[in-house]
Amino acid sequence: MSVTIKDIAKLANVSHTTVSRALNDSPLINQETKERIRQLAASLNYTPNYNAKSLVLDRSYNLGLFFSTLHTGTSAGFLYEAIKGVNDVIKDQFNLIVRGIDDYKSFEKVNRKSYDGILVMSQSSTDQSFIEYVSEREIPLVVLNRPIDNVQVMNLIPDDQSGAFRLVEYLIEQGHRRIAIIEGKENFKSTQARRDGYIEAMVRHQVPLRDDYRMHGNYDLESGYTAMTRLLELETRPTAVFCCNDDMALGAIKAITESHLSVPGDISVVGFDDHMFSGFVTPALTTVRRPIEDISREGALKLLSFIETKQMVKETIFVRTELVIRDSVKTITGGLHS
Amino acid sequence: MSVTIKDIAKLANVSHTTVSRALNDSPLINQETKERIRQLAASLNYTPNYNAKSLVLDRSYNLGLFFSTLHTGTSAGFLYEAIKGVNDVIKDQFNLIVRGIDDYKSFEKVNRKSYDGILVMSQSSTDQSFIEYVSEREIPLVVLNRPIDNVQVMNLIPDDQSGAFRLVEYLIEQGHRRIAIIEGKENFKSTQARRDGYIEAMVRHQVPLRDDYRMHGNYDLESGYTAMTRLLELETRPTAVFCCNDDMALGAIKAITESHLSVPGDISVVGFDDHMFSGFVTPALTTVRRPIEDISREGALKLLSFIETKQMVKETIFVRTELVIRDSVKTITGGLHS
DNA sequence: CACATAGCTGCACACGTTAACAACGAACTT
DNA sequence: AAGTTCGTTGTTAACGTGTGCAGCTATGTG
Repeated sequence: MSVTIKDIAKLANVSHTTVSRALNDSPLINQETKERIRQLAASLNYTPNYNAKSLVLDRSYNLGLFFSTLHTGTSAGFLYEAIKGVNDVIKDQFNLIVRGIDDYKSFEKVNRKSYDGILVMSQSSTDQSFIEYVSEREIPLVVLNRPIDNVQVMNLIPDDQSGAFRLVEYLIEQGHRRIAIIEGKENFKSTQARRDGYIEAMVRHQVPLRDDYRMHGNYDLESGYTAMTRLLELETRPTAVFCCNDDMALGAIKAITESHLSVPGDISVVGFDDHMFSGFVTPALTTVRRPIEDISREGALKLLSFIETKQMVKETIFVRTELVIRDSVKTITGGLHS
Repeated sequence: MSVTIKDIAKLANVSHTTVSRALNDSPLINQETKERIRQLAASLNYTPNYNAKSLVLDRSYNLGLFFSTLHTGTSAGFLYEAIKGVNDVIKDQFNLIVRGIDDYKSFEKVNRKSYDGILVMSQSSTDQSFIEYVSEREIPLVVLNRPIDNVQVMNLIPDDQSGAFRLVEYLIEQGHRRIAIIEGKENFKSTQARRDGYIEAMVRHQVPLRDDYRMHGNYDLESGYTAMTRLLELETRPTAVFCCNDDMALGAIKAITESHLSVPGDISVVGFDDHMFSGFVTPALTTVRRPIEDISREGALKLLSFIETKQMVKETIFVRTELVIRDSVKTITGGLHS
């Protein structure tokens, strides 16, 4: 069927061992025979059987990039940046296998022999068992985006809390004091970190927290819309709303403009994530950039070094988030406070 | 190191063949021994070595999903929908390897032994050589999104032209006659198909085509912005602009509002693709839904059937695009024409 | 001249799995 | 009782590649 090193060996009147060595540039082989065999291989369109290689070398050439889910809750931009970051780093040295953890009934296919290393882009605590599974089997592992408890891993996460803190502080600096929050999906760590940043900023600047200014969302566009609708029904409306991601911010803006109010004229809105489109909506959205692509790239580099050195470093690294100021926040003049 | 069927065989006092058969549910094996061996395997945390399986069974369990590039020109939504569509279909039966064709210096790693089948999400004619390469090696292949010449393949493509036709016809029905177009990246087939649909609609309805209403873009947000800026400088501005994708439509809207004009009050804008966010911008964007997820899902199903039946069907299937009417087009009353 | 050495090549086995074929006892047939 | 069949298990080779060890030849060394 397809041509093997044995076929080449016959034609070149050498043993298959010699062919194998020649193609792998072994110093044992004479330069001329090496060259001769290589040309023969090229002319026969030989490609090695990687399954056989994998079997004997105990390397799969596969890298896994696993998301908590690919069905819902993973935004397009998130997936895109993650894949891009990893893809940029691994060249054509590895195959990149992209799957959702929830696609697997059993993890049988996930093992040392099938993966040289694994990146988990963790979005939810539901994938804890997967992370433990991989960790137990001593597959080189890097967990991105979500802090992991209990199990020691290399952990790269965005500093959501300080990002949210800076964002809300910025609102306060612009004179806002009635600041509402629309939160993300409940069991996501990111939800908690962003809420904590919000609370931290409010407390630090002695701005009162109000229960009716705290809304639940689930990171979907629609949930931002409905939460905002409820906020608009309040007697004393907030002057600014911190939406825990940009998608919900868009939903909120939609709700506000449908009520014949304007952003930021009547109500200021800020988001989180800095989606690609966020600079191009009207008004351009003030938000926090979450460096998913950076995290993925760094994570991939770490993983490659684990694989190469056969040694795992296990630490938690926070990657700085960044305030992106655009046009969706109004500066309130004549405030009473400092 | 890791446990193999031979280890299990020793412990169970049978030959490794029996173990292999038991785990593969061969009818040759006695029910009781089968059960006994399975429990033993489970208790030892046995997972098969897929490299060895692949070698002897001549199946890799790998499916490839290749994009023209992952670096630029591929939108996040596009990547997302494509992966989602394929991922939904293949369950945990296969690994899904996602790469950009331009990531490879040589295609050595792409061969029959490493891939049971390949989906190419083709966005540019630059990947023609890749498609030919795969086709020559008789790897089960499905090409999505872009029509392929010269080489016979299974080809699933959105009917961009009829979508653009319907969209522009809709503009004309709303009373528009000064309709500009901002085109996509030049060597992309989609650019041509959408332009053809535009021209077809204009001609069919006897609306004059004007050279100064034809702008070049490259599918990026920025290019929509700059192209629109130029359109606004014209003496007789268009009343409607057909942007060849939603990203450019956003850029165009940005340019319009910055000139203190309104959409759709002063100028109507339509896009193409129906990105997830397009319904949530202000005004909500009238556009054409390109069923990338459907195409991917269908393509994956076709591919699986090729693999199963070991028989390739080669035909071109157009997948219907769909007009999505929202709020970015103004109805012009008192037009002179029918 | 015997012997060590360097440079190159081949033999034989290993990796973990599947499968064609043989083998064996029990039950059934004639 | 001998032959046949069935159900179950084992023997052995195969998939394509890499590698430890042995072997060969030519060259250099004492």
